[in-house]
Amino acid sequence: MKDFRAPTLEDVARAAGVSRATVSRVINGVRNVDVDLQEAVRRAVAETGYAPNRAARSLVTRRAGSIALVVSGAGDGDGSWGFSSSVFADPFFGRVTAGVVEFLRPLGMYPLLMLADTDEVRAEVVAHLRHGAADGALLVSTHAEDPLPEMCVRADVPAVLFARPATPIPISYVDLAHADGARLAAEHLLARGCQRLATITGPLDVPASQDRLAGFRDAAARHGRPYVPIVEGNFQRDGGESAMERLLAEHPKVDGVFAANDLMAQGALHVLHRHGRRVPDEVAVVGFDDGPQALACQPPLTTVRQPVEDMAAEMARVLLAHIDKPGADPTSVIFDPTLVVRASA
Amino acid sequence: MKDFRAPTLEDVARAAGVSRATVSRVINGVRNVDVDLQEAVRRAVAETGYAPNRAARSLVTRRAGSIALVVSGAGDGDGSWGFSSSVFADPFFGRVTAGVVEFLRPLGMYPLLMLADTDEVRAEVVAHLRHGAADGALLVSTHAEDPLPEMCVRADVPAVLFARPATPIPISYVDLAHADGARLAAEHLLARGCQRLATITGPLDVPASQDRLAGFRDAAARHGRPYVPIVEGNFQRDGGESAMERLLAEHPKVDGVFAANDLMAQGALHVLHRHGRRVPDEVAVVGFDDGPQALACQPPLTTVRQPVEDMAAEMARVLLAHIDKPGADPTSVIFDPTLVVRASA
DNA sequence: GTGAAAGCGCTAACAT
DNA sequence: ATGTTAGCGCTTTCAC
Repeated sequence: MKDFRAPTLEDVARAAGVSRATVSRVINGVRNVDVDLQEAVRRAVAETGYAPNRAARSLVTRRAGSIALVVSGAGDGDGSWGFSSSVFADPFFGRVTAGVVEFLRPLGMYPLLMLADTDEVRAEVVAHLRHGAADGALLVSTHAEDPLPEMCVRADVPAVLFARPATPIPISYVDLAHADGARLAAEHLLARGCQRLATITGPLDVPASQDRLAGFRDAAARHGRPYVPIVEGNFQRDGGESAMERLLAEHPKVDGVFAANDLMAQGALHVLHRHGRRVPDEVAVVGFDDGPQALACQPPLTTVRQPVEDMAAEMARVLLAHIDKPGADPTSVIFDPTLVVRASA
Repeated sequence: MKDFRAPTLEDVARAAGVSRATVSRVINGVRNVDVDLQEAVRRAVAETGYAPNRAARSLVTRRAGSIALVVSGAGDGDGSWGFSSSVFADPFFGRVTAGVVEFLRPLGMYPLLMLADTDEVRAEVVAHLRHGAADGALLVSTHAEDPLPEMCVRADVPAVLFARPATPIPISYVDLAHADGARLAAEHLLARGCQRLATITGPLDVPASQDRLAGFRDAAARHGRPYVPIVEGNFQRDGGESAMERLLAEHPKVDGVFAANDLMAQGALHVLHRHGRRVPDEVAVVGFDDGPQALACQPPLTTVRQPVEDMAAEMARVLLAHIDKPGADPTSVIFDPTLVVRASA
């Protein structure tokens, strides 16, 4: 049992022969402290093994010193573990988490994980946030019309979104140049000689889906293809499968497919395989995201890479800046996608 | 700007016409308080919109009021986002997270997410824990010889493991009756008429892998099959693929395969498909876990269900109990697996 | 540049 | 059963 009281500022002060105030100044990096004393304090800190008491600090600074990573979306209402399991098992969310955790680590911070899957829970989450459970929130929505961002704005809770909100609100976000990514995909397909392009889109109420579709169409049009068949998917594997089935039925001669994410591309690949179409020879397929599944595809998926981890880290950076400077205006940071060529196209 | 100071105990006390102490008692559910006063206090709390200040409470109780969910394992050392992304994208870890988050939610708690992928970071994590970043930790290891559990024990940090540690140490854990699960798989395969069984195991330095293998062999032996070919896998899809290739090469007449997790089963299914073996008619396949991939398999995977979310929730329950009663002895809780029959066997 | 002292909001003795 | 009071460890004016 280590019932030995942890060293406090007072202990360090005594060991260094100065006052609490001076130790506090040194620890918090306030200038106006004699260099010799700084050194003495540092030594005393090392000797005593002092570590600041977060609660005491929070009490006076009125800051929790931590941030929340909250996933917001609509549960599928099946009452079981369905939604939460699938969202946390989503590789996309896993990459966001990884980016946040690794960015925070050097700062000695750890994110609080929150799940807001119903309106009731969302209200609770915002209340907890307002009452200081964390100093701000990183918001990842699974659906287009998520009310949480707006709730945060209204509650004056610092927040940063992953992806531009469907409805404009004054909030910071980090996003990808989706249209550019889709252009990359189209140009690659065209460059390898595909004549009949088609695309499986994401849910069209999501801005990212719209942008990817627009970019793809735009690039196709520039290359003399004014018409591109589209089928709307759901960003899930099964949606990719049914979309590909429809595409094959309605446009049997398609030879180049752009799926708006890797999961749907994987589903499309399955279907193509079942139909005996050789990939990439008969039909070339390009995905989007470059998540872990891209390598699990058969053949390995050519895809548009979205630097999710870096984007997540940037979200955290922006959030910390906002917490640091409460008045500041919302910012947006847009990342550039890159094409990762593998075997499927 | 809401610069209005949040209501404090003092405010509530004044509104209710009692003292701070009484309000505190009511809020913390201490008996010995007159029922009428309790009611008055509750009304005052509602009126004022009071919410306890966590920092102030932590300062005096010396409790953070939160717990950590830490993933520990060895990074793959490629210096990039590799390890953290893949571990957080692992559906298994996603299910654990979901179970923990949902269990904690009604308690108004949110887990702190930590990643400990090197010895240096593990030391930091334990230090933070010891200094009160959280009151205890839920440990999920990705490898057999993870030093973190022992470090927690030594640092006197309350902790609960997912899965029995490879080396016995005095720590609580939650686990599955792996052998029973493997028996379920073997018996199902046998019952459907399979004559030549084989198994793809997990890494054999992991207790769970050993137990599943033992259970499978045991059940086979009971049914007159003293010899079962085994190939060691790595719990990843690619490991399942190469294992299946070897099995097919060395035991071409195999007609019933038990893969020690769903990911490897998925890989095995791929290989079987490539070799033109019909599943389940020519070769039946049973997996383990019943994770989200089980349904993504072709055909849908018959598998042994591990109630990961419930197990994770139980971990949290046990941890909170330990935090509540610091002296208590370690506990273990073992869950029972069930067989989920789908199309692959 | 440095120290003394006043709290931050809460819980838990201790009185009553 | 309820109120009074003494801190918990820290930051931050305010004097010097």
